[in-house]
Amino acid sequence: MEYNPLTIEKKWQKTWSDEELFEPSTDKSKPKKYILSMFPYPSGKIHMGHVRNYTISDAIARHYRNSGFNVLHPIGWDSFGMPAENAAIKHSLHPKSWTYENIDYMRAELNSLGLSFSKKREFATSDNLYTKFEQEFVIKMYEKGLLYKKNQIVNWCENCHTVLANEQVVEGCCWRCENEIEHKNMPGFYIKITKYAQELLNNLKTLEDGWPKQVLTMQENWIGRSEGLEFSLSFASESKERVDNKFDGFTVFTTRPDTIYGVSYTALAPEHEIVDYLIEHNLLNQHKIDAIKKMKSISDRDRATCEKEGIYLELDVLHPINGEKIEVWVANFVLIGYGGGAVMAVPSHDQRDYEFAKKYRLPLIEVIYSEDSKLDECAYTGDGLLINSDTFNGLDNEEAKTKVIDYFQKNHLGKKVVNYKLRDWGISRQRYWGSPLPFVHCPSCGLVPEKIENLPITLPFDVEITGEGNPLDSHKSWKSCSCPKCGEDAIRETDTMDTFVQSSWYFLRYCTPNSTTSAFDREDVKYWMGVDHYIGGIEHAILHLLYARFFTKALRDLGYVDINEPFINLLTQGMVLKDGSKMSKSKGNVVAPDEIIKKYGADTARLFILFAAPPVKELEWNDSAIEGAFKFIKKLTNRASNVQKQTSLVKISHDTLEKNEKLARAKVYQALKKSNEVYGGSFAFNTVIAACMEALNALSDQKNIDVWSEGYFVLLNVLEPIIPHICWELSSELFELENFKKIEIIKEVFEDDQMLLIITINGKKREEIEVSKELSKEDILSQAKEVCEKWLEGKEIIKEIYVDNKLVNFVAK
RNA sequence: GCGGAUGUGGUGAAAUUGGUAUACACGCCAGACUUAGGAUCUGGUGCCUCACGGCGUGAAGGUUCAAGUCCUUUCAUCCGCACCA
Repeated sequence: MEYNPLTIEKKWQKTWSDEELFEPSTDKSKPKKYILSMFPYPSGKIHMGHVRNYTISDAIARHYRNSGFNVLHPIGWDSFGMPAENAAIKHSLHPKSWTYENIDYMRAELNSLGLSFSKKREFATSDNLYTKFEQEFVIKMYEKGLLYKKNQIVNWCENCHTVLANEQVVEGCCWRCENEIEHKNMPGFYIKITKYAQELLNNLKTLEDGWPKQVLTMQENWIGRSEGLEFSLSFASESKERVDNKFDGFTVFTTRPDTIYGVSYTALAPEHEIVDYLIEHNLLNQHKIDAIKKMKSISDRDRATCEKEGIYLELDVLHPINGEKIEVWVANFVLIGYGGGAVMAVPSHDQRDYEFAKKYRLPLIEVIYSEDSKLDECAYTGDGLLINSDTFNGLDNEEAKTKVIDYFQKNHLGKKVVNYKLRDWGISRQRYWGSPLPFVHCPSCGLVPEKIENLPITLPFDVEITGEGNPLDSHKSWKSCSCPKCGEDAIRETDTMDTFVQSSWYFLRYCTPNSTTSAFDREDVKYWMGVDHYIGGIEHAILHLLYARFFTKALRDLGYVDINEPFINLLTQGMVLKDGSKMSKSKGNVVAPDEIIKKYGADTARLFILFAAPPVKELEWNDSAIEGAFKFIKKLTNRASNVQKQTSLVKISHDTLEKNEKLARAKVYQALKKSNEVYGGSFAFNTVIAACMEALNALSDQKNIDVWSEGYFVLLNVLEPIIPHICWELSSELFELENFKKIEIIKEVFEDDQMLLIITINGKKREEIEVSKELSKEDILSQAKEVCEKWLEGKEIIKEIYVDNKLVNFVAK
C-alpha cells in the first residue's frame, strides 16, 4: 500500500468528527478518566510546544478509550489577555474579533493533528456565559470576605500599563514583557489566598504520588512558611517624644528567639511608617532625609544586589527583657512586605546583620557558644549553647527557642507566630480585554457588588484602544450605572480581572459545559473530577497551579464542589528546542507545525515528538529524525501486505512455531506489556515506540502469516494512541477496527523450555549457554564449567553462584 | 546562599528486585538494486589493540560473587526561589 498521509488523515478526521466518536458518555456508572492539557491562549498559530502538549494528552486519552474507560478530553481557549489589546493597537482590529478569529484558525490547526477532543464541550473564557459564572464566584467570595479591596504598594508594569501579582514578577521584571516593574501605591481587589496558605502547604503531601517533586518543592518554597516569635519593641521615653508620641514602638518577627540577648540594633524598612513620619515632619537632618529617599527610589532587584546601607534614625527602643537601649536604624535590606517591615539584628549570629554591624561599627554580642564559631571572620549561624543570656544560659539553642517564646508569652511580651512569604493575590488589572470586576461605587453605599441576576457585566464593544489608560475608564455610558443597593447614580468598577482567575476553574466548567443556569453541575463534577492526568509546561509550576489549587478549595468552602485538589496527576512537559535554545521568532529557529504536517503528515509529527525524548525532558528538534519517523510509518504500511484480514485475534499454537516466529510473538506482546507500563505511570512513550519498532523488525524476520496477523492486530492497537490516522486506516482495512479494545497479554509467548544463561567469571562476562529449563542446578554448573574451561585453567573456583534464568558466576583465583 | 533535578557512544536515548551496559532511532561506513537517488533493502559501527585481550555509564572511594543501579565524598550543568529576619 502506498502511504499517503494527507488523504488518509483528512478522511479519518472527518469520520471522527462526523460520527462524534470522542464525545464522552453520559453514563456515570462507567469508570472514567479525565485527561486534560493546559488550554491554549489563542495567540494566532500553534507552535511545537502545543503539538507536544496535545499529542501527549491525546495519546493518553486514546489509550484509555481503547481500554474501555469513559474519557473526557476537552479543549478550550484562555482567551482574555493583553496580546489581543496589543494587536488591536497595532493592526486596528477589535480585541474580540482578533481573539475569535485566532480561535477559529487554531481550532483548525489542532484538528489537523488528529486530536481526539470532545468538541461539544469547547468554550472560550471570554464567552459571556463564562464571565457570568466567574463574576458570580467573585461576588460570593466578596460576601465571604475572601475578596476585598485595599490600597497597597503594588507591582506596576509601565509597558503593560497594569498591576501584576507577586507571582507574575520574575526577577523584578514583568513575566510577559520583561519590563522592569515599578512600585506604586494604589487601590485594588485582593483575593485572600493567604487564608489558605497552610492548607495549600499541607495538601502538597496528598499530591506526592502524582506530581513532580520539583513542582511540589517550588510551591512549598513559594508559600514559604516559617515559625518564630513576634514581639513589640517600645521606644525609650526621649524617642517617643521625638515622634510626638504618635508611636509606642514597632513589631518585629524573628525565627531566632534563642538569640534575643544578642540583639545589638534594630532596623526598619525604608518604607516603614515611622520612617515616613520622620521624613514628613523633618525630624532628621536634610542629609539623612535625602539618603533615605534615595534608598527608597532603588528598585527591589537592585537593592538585593547592592551593598548594605543604613542610617541611624536617632531613636532607641528598649530590650524587651533587660530594658537596655537599642539603636533604631533604617536599612535597605529590610523588606516592607515581610514580618512587619522591621527586624531585630543579631550580628553575631546572622551574616547579614554581621556585615551591616561591621560597616557601621555596631556592637557584637555573642550569645551562642560553639567551638566552630569564628566571630572575627563571620557570623556563627550554627547550633550551640547559650551564653550571655541571663537565666537562659547553658541551654541548647534549639531548646532555648521554645523557652524564650514561652517566656515572652507568659509575660505578655510577644507571641509565637507563623509567617508566610505568600501574599494575597491582587487580581485588579487596568486593562480592557478581561472579565470586569462586578462591583459598583456608590456615593452613599460605598463599594457594592452587582446583583447576581444582573450578571454578566459584559464589556462594551465600542471602545477606542490606544494603549494609554483603561478604555473602560474613559467609557462614560458604560461606567455610569445605578447602585444595586439604593438605586442612586453610581460608577461601575473599571478594573478587569487577572486572566489567571479564568484559568483557575475552567477544568470544572468542562464537566458541564453548556449549562446556562450554573457554572457546572455538582454531580458532573463529582463524577469527572479530579483531573486524572494534567499535562502542561513547567512554567506554570507556581502561577496557574497554585491559583487553581486555591480556587478549588475556595469553591469548596463556598459550597460549589466537594473536592480538595483539582489535579491528581501532573505531567510537566519539557520545552521544544532547536539548536539548543527555545524556539522563538526573534531567534529565527522556529519550525512551524503546519509545514511539518503538510510535508509528512500529522502521524509523523506525533511519532517524532513522542519518540525523540521522554515527555518531561527537553526535546531537541531534529530534521533527520523526523525522516526516520516517517520511514517507520511507511514500513508499517508496506508490510501490512503480509497480514491476513481478521475480525478477532488469531489463535496460534505457540509450541509448533519456529524459533524466530516465537521471538516475533514475544516482541509483539512485549510491546503490549510496555504500553501498559507506560500509560500506567512512566509515560515514556519513546520506550513503547522502540518496542513496537523491535516487534516490527522481529515480524519481518519470519514468514508465518498468522504471526504477522496477530502481530499487526496487537501493534496497531498499541500504536493507535500515537499515530492514530494510519492505524485506523490499516485497522479498518485488516481488522474492521475490532482491535481497538483491550487486548490481554498471552503469557505463554514469554515462556520457553530453553533459557539463555550468561556465564561470568569474577563478574566479567565470558560465555553464554542455552540450556533446558528442566536441567538441575548441578548439571548447569558442570556444563558452564566445561564451556569455560579455557578461562578456569589453573584457577581454583572458590564460589559458584547460580541465578535462575539469568546467569552463572564463578569466583576463581 | 537555600531548594530541586540531571550527568551513559558522534547524536536523541534504553536498561524489573543490583545480574549480558549502550535496546530503539539518528548519523556515519560498506554493499545490493537502479538511468538516477535525498527512494528501498542488507551488513557494520563504544574506546584502545594487528590480534589475544584490556578499558569503559562525570570523578574518587566503599558495600557485594556481581554496581549505570545501593552508600559516602566530590565535580559539572540546568531549573526554581532568593537580603523572607
